[in-house]
Amino acid sequence: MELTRRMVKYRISELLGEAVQQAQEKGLLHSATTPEIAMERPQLAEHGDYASSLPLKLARGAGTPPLPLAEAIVALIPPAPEVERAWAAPPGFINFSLSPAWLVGQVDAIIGQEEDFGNIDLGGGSRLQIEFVSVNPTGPLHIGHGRGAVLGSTLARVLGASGHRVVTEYYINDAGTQIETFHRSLFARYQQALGRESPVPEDGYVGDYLLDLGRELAQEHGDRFLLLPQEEAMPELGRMGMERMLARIRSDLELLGVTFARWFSEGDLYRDGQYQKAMQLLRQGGFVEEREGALWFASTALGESKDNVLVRSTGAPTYFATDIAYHYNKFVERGFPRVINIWGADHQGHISRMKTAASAMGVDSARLNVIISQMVTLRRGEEIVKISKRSGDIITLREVVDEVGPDVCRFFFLTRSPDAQMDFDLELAKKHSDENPVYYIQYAHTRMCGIVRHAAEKGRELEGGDVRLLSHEAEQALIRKLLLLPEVVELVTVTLEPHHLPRYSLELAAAFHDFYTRCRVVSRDKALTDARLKLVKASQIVLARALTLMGVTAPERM
RNA sequence: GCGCUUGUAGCUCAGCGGAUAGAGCGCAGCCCUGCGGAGGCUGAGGCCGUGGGUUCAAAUCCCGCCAAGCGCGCCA
Repeated sequence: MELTRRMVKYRISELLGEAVQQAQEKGLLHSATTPEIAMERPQLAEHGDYASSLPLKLARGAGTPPLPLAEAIVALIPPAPEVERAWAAPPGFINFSLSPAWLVGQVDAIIGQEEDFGNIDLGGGSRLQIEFVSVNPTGPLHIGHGRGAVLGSTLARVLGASGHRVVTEYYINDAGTQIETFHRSLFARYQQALGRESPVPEDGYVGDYLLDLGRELAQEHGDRFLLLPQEEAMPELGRMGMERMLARIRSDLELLGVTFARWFSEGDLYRDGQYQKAMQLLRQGGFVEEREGALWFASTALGESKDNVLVRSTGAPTYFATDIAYHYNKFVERGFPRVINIWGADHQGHISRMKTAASAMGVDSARLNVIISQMVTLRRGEEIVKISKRSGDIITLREVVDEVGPDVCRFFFLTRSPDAQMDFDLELAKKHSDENPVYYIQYAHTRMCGIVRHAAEKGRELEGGDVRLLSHEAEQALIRKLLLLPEVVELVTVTLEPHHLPRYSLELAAAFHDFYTRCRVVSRDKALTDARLKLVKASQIVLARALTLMGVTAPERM
């Protein structure tokens, strides 16, 4: 089992490594010039399944032209059951093709592994925290937040598949000035609902959702809060309002298939004294300076372009200071060896100073990965829809999800790489929703299930098929695609870019549709039927896994 | 002004050092007396923003320029 879980890619590069070592022993290559042996996937089928350009890189140092060098190395490659043939190709590539017998055997291996297929062990069971969304609970989520949410939840699933113990977390900013602004705005709306003249503050939140929330609270609690002193009433009402905002955020996210292992409250940083400990740590390192009545993080000394305020002259800590405390909590208190944050594009300037702060606390900044999820501009055809929380005309994430559905929404976000800005055209999303690639992929899955159902009706079972009968070109091409899932999991883990997953799913679906049109599964040939049913089953396992990793449903019927 | 990100087919986007640059949509055709046609096949369509450089090899790396987005608060 362990052997089949190892990617062929590494098996082949191992074989090549052995050949290179032999070449060195025979004096064909200098031992000093041993490079890393990377395998590539050639674009053209005639170049095999895997290829290496090693001879091209070694030629100069070896004093031999690349092609003869490639030929010499090929001659030293030990035979292996996985490899059908290894050959040199101009200008100096070494190509490998997989053995059909071995390939076909993988169908049984996949069925044996079931939904464990695709799992790899890059993480070695190490703990990893991934924090995302973390929107202030002062308003509903919009489309841009949805992108971060989908990105984070998919990454969490993939990192879990690659052998990490992943903890997903939402950081709740429930202290600070924006929260006060929220309190004041809500209190005004509450008063208005009770017929009082009370304008929303200049810098307040004017969205309709607060109007509704104010009305809701007024209905439930009457004028109770008007009878209290305002400095008592406002925070209490505010707290209730915020709880409702959070509940709403939570349910919006659930609608998109996004859940969190932990909701971490900013307030806990103060209650547990972690804020103080973090600041103490910075002070000990000599990174804190008092100037103009405020406390500054002296980051210029650490290569930053400017210093940043930690504690205002009013005595109130800045967002930056609490974020430092939060990261102190992640790295020092909870001891996560690695932390991933997904931030919106507007936080991009915050990355380098946060990393600097981590180093100042003695945490290797390489342990902190920050992914920026770029802007999403929402539009209806030509019209650009503003998504500012303060202006009234927000289209919420929930509205978008209701309109296009969670699967389309997730897939749409996942197809783009995180650092590319994107347009979300509602009109287009709706218009093309039934020609959407998601449906193409899901349809492939229902086809697989349909065939298995059909076979069952005819009394055929999945037992006992002989995979050696799978000799058709389309069958082997499909198996090749199936075997790529672990490589994709690896790629997403290394790059932290989930967009390779939808690409792969699309290719897999295409390979299956092609197989379907060219190879009749359920036929009078019972032996072939059984063998092909196995391939269908293996395909279904792999495609379902790919869809699950993306958080997209794998329907049996559509 | 400085920093980060982006510029690839009509549109939305992959590819980010390797052998003839890809997909979906759109467009022009073709394919069912069998497992769901939400499918398959064929075709048209690209000086990979631009000018230099590095390399055996550049859409991919480096530098300049042009264009777009986002940052550069004792906001978060």
